[in-house]
Amino acid sequence: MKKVTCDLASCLFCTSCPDAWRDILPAARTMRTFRKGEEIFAEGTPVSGAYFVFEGLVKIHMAWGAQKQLILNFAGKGEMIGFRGLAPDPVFPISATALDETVICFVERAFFQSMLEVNHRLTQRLLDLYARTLQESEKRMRTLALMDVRGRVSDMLLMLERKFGADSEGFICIIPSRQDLAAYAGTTYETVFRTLSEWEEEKILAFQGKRIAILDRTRLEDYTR
Amino acid sequence: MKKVTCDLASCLFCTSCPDAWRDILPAARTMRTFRKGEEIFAEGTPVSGAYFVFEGLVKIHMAWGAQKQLILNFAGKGEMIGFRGLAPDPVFPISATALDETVICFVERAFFQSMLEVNHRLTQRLLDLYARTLQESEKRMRTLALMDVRGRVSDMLLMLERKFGADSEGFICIIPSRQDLAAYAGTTYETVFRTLSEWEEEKILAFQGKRIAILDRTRLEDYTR
DNA sequence: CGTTTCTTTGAATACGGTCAACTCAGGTGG
DNA sequence: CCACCTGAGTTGACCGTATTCAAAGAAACG
Repeated sequence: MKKVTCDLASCLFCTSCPDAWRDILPAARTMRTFRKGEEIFAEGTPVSGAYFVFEGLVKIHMAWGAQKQLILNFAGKGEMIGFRGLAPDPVFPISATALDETVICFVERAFFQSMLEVNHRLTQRLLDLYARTLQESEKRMRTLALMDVRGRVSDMLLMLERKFGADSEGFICIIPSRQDLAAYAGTTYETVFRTLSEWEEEKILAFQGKRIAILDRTRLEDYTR
Repeated sequence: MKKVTCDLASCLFCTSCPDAWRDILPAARTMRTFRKGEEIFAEGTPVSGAYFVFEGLVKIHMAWGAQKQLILNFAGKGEMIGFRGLAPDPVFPISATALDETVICFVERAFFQSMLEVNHRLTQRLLDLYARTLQESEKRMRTLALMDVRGRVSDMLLMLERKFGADSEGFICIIPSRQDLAAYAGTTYETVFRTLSEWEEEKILAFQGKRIAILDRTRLEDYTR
């Protein structure tokens, strides 16, 4: 991992990140660019530290068996990943993979831990982050367990729009591959495809290449109820 | 809620609980007994504080629509519940319901928060608790999203045994109602029933009234792979 | 230009949810 | 004591949804 000094003044990430992260970012002297599809860290390996997405898009995922995987979340610019590994057991329960050309800031585990012991504001921040992530995780558990495919896909599209925003024409700014969409919704490639084209016919969605726009939010939300 | 002084010396809970909780328990002067089926707190209501299970069994659950519910977890003696409500948004994302005669210790939200600001050990503890809970939650997300019914039911039985233990004959110490088992495994009453009786025929499980013993752990674990 | 990878569609299949009925135990009231 | 009711446990049959398999078409890539 290439070492560079993270200059706070010109640090795009730092201007968009929560205040408390700034306390530790001067220590993030290691950063690296990951190519599309490259793995940032892998489930089952020892936790090296915390990672911040400086630029790009990352998927957080778990494997099951040889073929199946579930994407837990997508993380974009300004988000901290790898904090799940800060639990007592220092083994990553999840993997992170770059979906685009992605720049990652890295903070050593030991440094982060010692920082937590002296910087109370940081600890509080992390506590909030955990609490929020846990709430989202449990809400999603309900979605995956109880809703049918339409509900899950609908939920995913609304999440993507909420999280990454849409351009002036309503197209969601970031659309992962269909394969990844399926892995997020807990279904198969073909089923996602069928669901999306059905909604295109019903004028609920519009397409432009791979990009998706939500035309009728109300009918989409109906599937999640 | 009836006020009683929580005498630490005679507090069963305190002898079995993590050290750090002791710091706040002297403040838990309110405790109450809940009858079987009684709701401790409800999803969507303002967060009043943190709750500790002193004695009994509690389910943590979320509703979806009118009929469907998912049980996120079961909590027994010594466990803290309601900590999910300590997030920035002070509204419970989940409900808690007593499954047995249950005694609950209660700590005010404001007190708990101010305690977090001065007691670093407590904060660290809570951080660990969150990290662990999040890991479990995400593992369960994968289970619910990717495994078939057998995998989910199997996973549930193994969890119950791990969490609540088994008696000398191998019968799991706590078995919730079949209805609740179904709500935990994300399936229906009938399907849980069929799965369990199938496994009884195959000598993987044994029954004694409502109680269940795992006879062949290996074959059960095979369903989760 | 051939090869690979992704997209699109059709058809077969299986899993699991829904509905209905039947049993059985326990409680209630005549 | 019996008739009735209720609710949980048990089982069978049916059917819809979503997965799986297969194959053809389109696009990307060396």
